[in-house]
Amino acid sequence: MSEAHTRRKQPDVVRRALLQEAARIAANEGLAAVTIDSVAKAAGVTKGGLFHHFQSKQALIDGVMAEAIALLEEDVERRMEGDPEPYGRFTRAYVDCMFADLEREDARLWAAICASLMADASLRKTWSDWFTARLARHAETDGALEHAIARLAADGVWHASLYGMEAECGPDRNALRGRLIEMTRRPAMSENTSEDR
Amino acid sequence: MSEAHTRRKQPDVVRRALLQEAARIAANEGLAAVTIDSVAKAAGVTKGGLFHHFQSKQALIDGVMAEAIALLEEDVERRMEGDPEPYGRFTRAYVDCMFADLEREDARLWAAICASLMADASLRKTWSDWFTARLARHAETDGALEHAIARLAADGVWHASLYGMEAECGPDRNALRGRLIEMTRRPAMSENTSEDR
DNA sequence: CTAAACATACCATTCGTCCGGTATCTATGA
DNA sequence: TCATAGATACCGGACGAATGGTATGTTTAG
Repeated sequence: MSEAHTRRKQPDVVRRALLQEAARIAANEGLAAVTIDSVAKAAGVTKGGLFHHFQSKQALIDGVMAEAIALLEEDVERRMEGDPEPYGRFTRAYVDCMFADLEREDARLWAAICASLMADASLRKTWSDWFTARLARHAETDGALEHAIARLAADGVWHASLYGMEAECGPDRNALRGRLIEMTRRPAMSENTSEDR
Repeated sequence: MSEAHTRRKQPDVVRRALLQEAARIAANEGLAAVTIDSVAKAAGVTKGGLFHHFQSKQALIDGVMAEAIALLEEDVERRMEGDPEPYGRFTRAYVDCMFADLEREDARLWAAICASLMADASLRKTWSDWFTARLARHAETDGALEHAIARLAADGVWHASLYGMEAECGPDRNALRGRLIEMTRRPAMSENTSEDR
């Protein structure tokens, strides 16, 4: 198996392939199937090649995590820019991202991240730190109880789809999404927080 | 280490200890730390003792899963019996269970379940089947969109606490819980829920 | 005594990591 | 322009530690 040895060298391509394959394997075959060998083979290199790009397996996992967070950050940022209403802007962007992931292919990536989060305590802190910082930054516009509920429900939808439980999302997912977005808007009149439509 | 060897034999006690320690280790040190040796040692027996009670590691995990589902089932059932209002009864019981788990010690058990769910596809189906059946049974009383949101948000809270993100639950968890329970009640007037099936 | 409830020793496999070696790329200088 | 020297990219096997599982011995309960 000396194909990759004699071919044109493409370090960044290989590196991306390693991250991608690690995520794909974790999502499809479980976290236990993510081994140095399997990831390297899937990416078309050998163990030595993998260890050239990542010092250890943990560094590889961290890399997957970092890439996933960067993608989410970018996605949230883009959606927030296109939203003229400041109130609940972050929550709307977050909810949209969660629902968008469900249909996107890179949901696989986040499934892998989630599995890793469960297994590794250090990764939990990385994620927790990112989210807490984000939340603190938008505390003034997204600090209402309805915002928390909308975000949490979006998390719930996303987790449910991870477990393969589409039914939990209720009869109509689009209606659910619309309802959550609606919850992020400022109450129309009076301080009555109970909803009406 | 021949403590368990010379002590009075208590098979059911040992069996329960094995399940409990497996769950505790998964929750505290990650799923990867759940090994035959570590679980057996934590339970005060050796591998031979463990394999006497469980044919394989998978059987042990399945046992943890079965016990957890049985406990949840019982908990939900008890809460539903004490609820006079049929509308949204299941959702209220479910939400209460999720929040109760956070303060309870056996939340550890469910953290382990969740980690296993991520890693094992066959366990995902077990859980999905249970929940889908439950949901179908109470479709008439708990089929509204608000019910789905309340359940999903409760799931989100629970997952967030798993990740060590208490902040995501908003400023006041009790207020959040009260708000979700409130969502399960029938709307005060104009029964237009825009949703029925 | 018999079977259940454990302990102990052992095996085959797998995994993460390391490392010497080889091939390719790139900068440099004449 | 072209040789060359270092740096980078990658190969492929060795090795120890750990793991799931087995086979067998030993103690306890009824």
